Amino acid sequence: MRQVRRSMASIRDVAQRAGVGVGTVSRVLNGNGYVAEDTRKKIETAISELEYTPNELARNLFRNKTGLIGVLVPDLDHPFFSSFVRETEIALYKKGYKAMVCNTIGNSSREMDYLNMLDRNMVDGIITGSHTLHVEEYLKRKGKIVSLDQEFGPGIPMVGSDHVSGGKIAAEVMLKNKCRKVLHITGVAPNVAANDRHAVFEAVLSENGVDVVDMMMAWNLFDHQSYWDAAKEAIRKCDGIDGVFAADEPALCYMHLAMKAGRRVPEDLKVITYDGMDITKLCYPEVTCICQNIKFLAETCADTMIKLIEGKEPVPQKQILSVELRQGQSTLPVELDGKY
Amino acid sequence: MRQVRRSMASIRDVAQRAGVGVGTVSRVLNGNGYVAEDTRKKIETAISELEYTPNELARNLFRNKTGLIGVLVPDLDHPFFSSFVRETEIALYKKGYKAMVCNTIGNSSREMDYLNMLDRNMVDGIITGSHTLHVEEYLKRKGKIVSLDQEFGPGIPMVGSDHVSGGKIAAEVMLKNKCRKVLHITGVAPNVAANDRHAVFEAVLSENGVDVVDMMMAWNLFDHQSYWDAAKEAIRKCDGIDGVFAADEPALCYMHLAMKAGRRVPEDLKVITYDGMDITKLCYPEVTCICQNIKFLAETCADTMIKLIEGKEPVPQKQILSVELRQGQSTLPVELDGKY
DNA sequence: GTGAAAGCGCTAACAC
DNA sequence: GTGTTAGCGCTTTCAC
Repeated sequence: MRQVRRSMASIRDVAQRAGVGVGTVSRVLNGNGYVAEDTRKKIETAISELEYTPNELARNLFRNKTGLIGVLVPDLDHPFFSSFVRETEIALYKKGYKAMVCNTIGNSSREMDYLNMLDRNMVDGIITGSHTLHVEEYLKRKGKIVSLDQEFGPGIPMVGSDHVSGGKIAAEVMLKNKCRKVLHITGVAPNVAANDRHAVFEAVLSENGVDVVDMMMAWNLFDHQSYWDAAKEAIRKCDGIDGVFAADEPALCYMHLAMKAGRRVPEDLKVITYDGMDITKLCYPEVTCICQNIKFLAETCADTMIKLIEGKEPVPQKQILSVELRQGQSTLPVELDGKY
Repeated sequence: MRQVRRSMASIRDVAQRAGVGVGTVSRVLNGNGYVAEDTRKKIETAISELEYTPNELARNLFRNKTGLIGVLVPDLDHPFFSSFVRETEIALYKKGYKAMVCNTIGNSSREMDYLNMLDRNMVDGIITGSHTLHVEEYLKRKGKIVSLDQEFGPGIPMVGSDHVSGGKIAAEVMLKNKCRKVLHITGVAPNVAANDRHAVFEAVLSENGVDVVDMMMAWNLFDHQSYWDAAKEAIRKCDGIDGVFAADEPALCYMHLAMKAGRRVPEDLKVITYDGMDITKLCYPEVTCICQNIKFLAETCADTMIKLIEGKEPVPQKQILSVELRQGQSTLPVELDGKY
């Protein structure tokens, strides 16, 4: 029995043991070119005897490619983003790529650091759902970048949801539910297209004589206290609210506090949330929400990235996916007719 | 203006432009050895003129190290694991490592594929919170592996929570809440130490004359229907339940359905969940739970991995972190005395 | 069919 | 102090 196994077997060891040249070993490894049947056998034996596994690092260097995609999100503690990363990893995996994940947590030096991996050839591309850095920082990169829900400008394809429809649908549901004074919690994240829903939502309601109370919310990434703070402040400051529209978490905080204060949902208060993550189904009553198709968003981002890398097909600059209303018990059932 | 920029500048280009040797460039890059001030200046100028960035792949090959740690979890759609990955990424980042994430989603070929990255030198180590493969598959690897909440055997350090205490505390709360017939939903995941809570929980309650109804639940990773199915079945099959103990999601499903059926929490039904993710605070009423210290678990896993890699300090085979009771409004407030 | 050799971009040892 | 050189482990011409 051998005493010490010198680190790990290399292709040279295999070649030596099989009594062939490294080139031949490489050929059987990659299934390229011709190699005689019994030469192949010998090599395969040597490979299994040595428990040889090719060193991916060396391959990477040669190919100048790692098969790794960086996925930047503000925070995995946010269900939307953890779900996005999940689906992205799955979609990338199908195409033979792996996902390197980064919580940017509002920290631009982290973001920069991950972005730099592009230049250093550590990742073949970056899918970003977060940016606190200057747009130029992204635009000046030579690497492949795909953006989720944020417009960077030409050269960086973006994939997003149709938030304008989202805002419109939410407003329509509020109207059909005869709400008169609606709380609208905004400011979930900077720079994202998701914010587009806000203006339409307010416009449609205002046009129809509904009072909209606007509430800006800080987005603290380390705990979710800001959700509670916003909800508390809203409860304290305004009465007569008969409808709320906000992202999942702040909306649920508000609903929680309102119920605690004895208000009934949906009788006294209608609630519509944006995103519709799992949490909106577990709560009682189940909440009505505007849902983004996260799986499809992720797949589209992944596919777009692959196209960018392969460079065969051209990729669209902008891909907008539709959103969907899921009615729960926090509003009365309505039929949409897109009237508003 | 140049027409075509030949791929990317290499260290040789920098050396040439600065009129020095590559070794010297490498020295200023890494801050090793002596280099005269004006040589350094020239090199730095060349670097910035060429917008040179070192190719990490080449470095990796030389060092035989990528600075990447694979993190395997069953599914990022589970809040416990998305939170774990979040904290792990943050902890690893602090030590100069990045996280490659993998949803194993019960698919052993995926798991194997990621595990193989160890042998192929694509990752420096693997932290795993998931295994469907045979234990031997892990034990036979030469690479660094740290396990979350699962015992593989000697050589693979594990980090977990004190689930026995967790089960005990939950039982004590049930007793102090005077529950007489408790529903216990089990079977959240295979192979994990977390299951240790089940036996103690039942033992303590039985010893004290409390009826425990056991309910095994399937764990389907692609949707969360199994939670609802289990909850529905429990509602249908047994009445007189005045307490529930289960993981966050199934417990909340049950609570949701019970409330829908007109039962009041905590008056008619006490609920205690295991894990205590955000969702348990957003629901109304806020739920009482046994919380694992995910951040600490993640940091411990990351630190253990780093120690393994650096090979200086020995690492403990088993590290068990304590759990904590967080009382919400789904049970009556109690004081623990560890009497049971 | 197969071996030898060059080279991917970098680091480190070794001369000068 | 600095240039030269020999690898890291692999792939891929290019002869034979």
